[in-house]
Amino acid sequence: MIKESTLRAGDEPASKTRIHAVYLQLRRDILHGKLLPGARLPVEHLRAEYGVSAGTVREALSLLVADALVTPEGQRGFWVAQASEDDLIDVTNTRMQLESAGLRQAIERGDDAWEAGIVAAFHRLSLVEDKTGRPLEGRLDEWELRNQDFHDALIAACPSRWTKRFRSILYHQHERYRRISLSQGAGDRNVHAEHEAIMAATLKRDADLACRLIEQHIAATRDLVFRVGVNGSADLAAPSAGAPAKSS
Amino acid sequence: MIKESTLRAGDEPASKTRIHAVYLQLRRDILHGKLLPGARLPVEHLRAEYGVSAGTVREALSLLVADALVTPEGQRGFWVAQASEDDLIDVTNTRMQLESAGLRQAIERGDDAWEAGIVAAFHRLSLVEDKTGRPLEGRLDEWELRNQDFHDALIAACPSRWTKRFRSILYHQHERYRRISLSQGAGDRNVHAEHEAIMAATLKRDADLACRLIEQHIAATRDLVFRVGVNGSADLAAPSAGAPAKSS
DNA sequence: GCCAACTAAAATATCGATATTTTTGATTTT
DNA sequence: AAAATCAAAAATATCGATATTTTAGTTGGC
Repeated sequence: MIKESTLRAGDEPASKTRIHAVYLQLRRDILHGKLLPGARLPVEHLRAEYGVSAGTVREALSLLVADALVTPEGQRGFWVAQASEDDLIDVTNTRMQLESAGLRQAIERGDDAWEAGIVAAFHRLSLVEDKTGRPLEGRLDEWELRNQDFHDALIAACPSRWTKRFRSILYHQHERYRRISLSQGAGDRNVHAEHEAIMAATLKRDADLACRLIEQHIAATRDLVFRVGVNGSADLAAPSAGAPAKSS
Repeated sequence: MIKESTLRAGDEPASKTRIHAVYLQLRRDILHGKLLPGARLPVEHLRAEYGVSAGTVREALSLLVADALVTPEGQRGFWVAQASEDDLIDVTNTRMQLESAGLRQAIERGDDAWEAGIVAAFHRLSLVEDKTGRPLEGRLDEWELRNQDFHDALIAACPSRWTKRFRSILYHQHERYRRISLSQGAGDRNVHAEHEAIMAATLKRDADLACRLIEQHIAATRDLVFRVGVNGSADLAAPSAGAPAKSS
């Protein structure tokens, strides 16, 4: 339910329009796994739940197509984008490539303010995690936001808006899988140390090392998800509900 | 004006829905430069022009956001995405990276059918261009479609859907710039020979050479656009019409 | 001349009704 | 038992009216 106050909550207006508010809410619900991969998104139900008209829901869903979080099909409606082991491999490999490219470009061009941004983001992240980088109890959402801030800060000095755009899409795709691994334990992995090593290499302007470390960091998440999801990809998706084929 | 027959024209239904038909029409108009970069897209005018309701137009525009061809702004409407020299550089560099990655993966995995697809696409393309690769008179649109088929065929065997998705977005972004260079002459460039060399290296499974050639091919288009657009980027965009800042 | 305030016109965003399509379940045919 | 057909229910897509916001132009004060 989108309350009127939601539109004006916080330090700044959350959304100028109801469409944008519904978009943000749906986006959050998908990224957090409340709406499972492959799940149908019945406009009629969402209309009732959010208290807006069908057209408003449709438009919000259409905007989520750009984030690759929703797939539309004419006359049949909308679905949460699918997730699968194959997709995780692809997301991982492609993200490794783009993060790496972005980080390399940032290292070439970054100035002191950029470095300060990284240090600050790392510090904020450290405050909501234990020494191994596990999110503190009840602060997973906060950790996720600060994790994103940290990764955004690493490539903030990259001049390529396209690289950053695609990378961001994949970062969030990865988030859908990452939450599975975080909620089930990170094994013996020390995410905090990984972040710190990436930061150190970056500040030292060692592009090759930094890129190798970020790639390993990303690959490790994939490996962890595979380990906890090894029972099969049933854990990754909603029971099939007339789900369309994967979009091209 | 979307005619009823448009929805059922050709060998297959063009669109199941009016939204999709408007989406395709708008997409074509933007890619062809009929709707200039930075131009406002007034819903009220488009509604009248296409003979559909405002909500239908809005939804079609929202779907174009995914293609990075339209930028929305709450309460202010929609705009054709901006174009600029900086953007062309970014599109080019990022596309070079993704095409190259896609081609390399395709070369690793492609089978005989993939090779046949490339040869066939090259052949079809050759039939609508002169010996230097200039489109034949009055067949620019056809050439563009077959050019796309050729480039799609090159990476058809790439397993990474994400690479192909992002690459496709950039291919079309590049198209907006490419039409400028084609309509103003390709100088002494031999696009046909470039395609042929790329194909030869690809069929020979020489990934390093093929990737270097495709990157040069893409860079050459950028250089050409710069040459013909050297009067400044006024040629690239509509007069500013309350255009929003470039989207992040 | 510049800026703030105000108003009317223009445009955007949203609604709920309804036309259209798909899905579901029952029945009939093979 | 499986496949085809049909009708009703459910859902999607679209419309046009209207509430809301922005834009453009005018006026007045400094």
